[in-house]
Amino acid sequence: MPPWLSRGLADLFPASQEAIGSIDPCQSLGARLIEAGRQGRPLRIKLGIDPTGSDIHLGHSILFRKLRAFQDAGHTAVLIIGDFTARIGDPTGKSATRVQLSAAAVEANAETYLVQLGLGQDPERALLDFTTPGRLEVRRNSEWLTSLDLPQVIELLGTSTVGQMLAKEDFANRYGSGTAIALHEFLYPLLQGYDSVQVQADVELGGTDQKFNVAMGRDLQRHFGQRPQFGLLLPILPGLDGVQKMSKSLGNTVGLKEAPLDMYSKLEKVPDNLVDTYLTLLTDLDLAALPENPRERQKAMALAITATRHTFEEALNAQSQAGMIVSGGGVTWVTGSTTFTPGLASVIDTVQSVPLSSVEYPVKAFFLLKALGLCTSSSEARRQIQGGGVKLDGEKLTDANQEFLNPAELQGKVLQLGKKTFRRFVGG
RNA sequence: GGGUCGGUGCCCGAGUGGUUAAUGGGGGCGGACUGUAAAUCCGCUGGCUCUGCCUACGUUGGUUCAAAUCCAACCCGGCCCA
Repeated sequence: MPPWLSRGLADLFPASQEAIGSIDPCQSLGARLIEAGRQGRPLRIKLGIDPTGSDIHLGHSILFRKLRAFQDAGHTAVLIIGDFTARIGDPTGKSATRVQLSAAAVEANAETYLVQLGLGQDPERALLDFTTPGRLEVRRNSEWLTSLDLPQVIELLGTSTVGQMLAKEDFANRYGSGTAIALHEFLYPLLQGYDSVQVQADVELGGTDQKFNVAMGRDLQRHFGQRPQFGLLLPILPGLDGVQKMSKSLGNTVGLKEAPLDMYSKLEKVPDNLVDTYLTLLTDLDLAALPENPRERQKAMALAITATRHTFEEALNAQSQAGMIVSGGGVTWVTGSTTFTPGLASVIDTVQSVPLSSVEYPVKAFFLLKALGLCTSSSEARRQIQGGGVKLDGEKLTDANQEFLNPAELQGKVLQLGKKTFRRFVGG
């Protein structure tokens, strides 16, 4: 199995001992790859996404990276937008029934997902290759799920049993702990599996928590007379806290479109025991070639990952600036645009910019934090300032009611919240 | 449908008539410290352009000078029985 395929794999099935060397394309993924090559037919690699949020983060990106690797090897990525199933809500990993989303909200999310994945961008910089012909198929599962009639639904339901459903860990836990399971939630794995039938997937990618659903796809493909897909599972990326999975609702994410400095600052604080995991799953670097020293290795990781989403120069700048920040009191924010040295001016580019015109003047300090979205409420913003966590150009703000009378007072300055969040004010 | 128990702030969980956004824990955020982090210590942890004003203990109504706490109906959930 080639390295691009095996890197970071958590699970591959079927892959029994005897199947490893098997030449049966139903038992061995390697054999199916060879078969595909011989027939000149690209494999169809399915990856389903639930457009339930609006931001893609590094945790999602490990699946897309693997999908991209398949694309680069000449196969077809079949990206399924679960616009229909998102409205049921995937019960996986949930301890309660998920709220159902409106069709309009789902569609809006789907659009932003595609853009974040690289729609309309140069494949060199994008996560997925949207441009090379035959490498990508984007499908929405409403395409076939909306028109299912009751007899078809009953047929689907008939392929599985309550016992099988309760074998799924999430359902078992909820059932065992007396948490409600709505009947329609049982439909979710069946519908996801039916997607595999519709797109005739050879391989389905997913996180390890998707094993049940991917296996369901195999069952259904068999039921409908197709060759079952392979399940290729990747680890769930632990979040910045090092404990729980990376998830927006837990606030331990790094978003794909975050500014270099934010991204780097977050990544270099990842717990030591996670550094190699991040390197394996989010970069192509050879781990053996990296420094042994934990701090150096951590910085190399943060640099490399930042460089996958930005240019290498931007990542380097972020690194040097992050160094200045943590190295203590002498934070060398440059005050006022006229005193920039050429080197520092480029460094400051790594901070996310916000237009001065986004607020009305005069503006009080706490309101500014809220208006910029750095704090979720004005009360929280007050607390942050009172707690000494807010700096402007390296100078601690002490009065939440401090007023800024006009944009000129803020022009070019950098607002800092805590150690990881920065915003630079720009004109216009 | 019947019986029964229960619904408190991000989560868990105290609180059974009375100054108070409501004990405690977890988590989170900020500060100090450190190789960043972790550990430890300290602070914060409903909202509001906030010297004050608003919402809050499933919902609605009621009793009372006063309710998360009492009453009623309703909604939702667990378990047992059908």
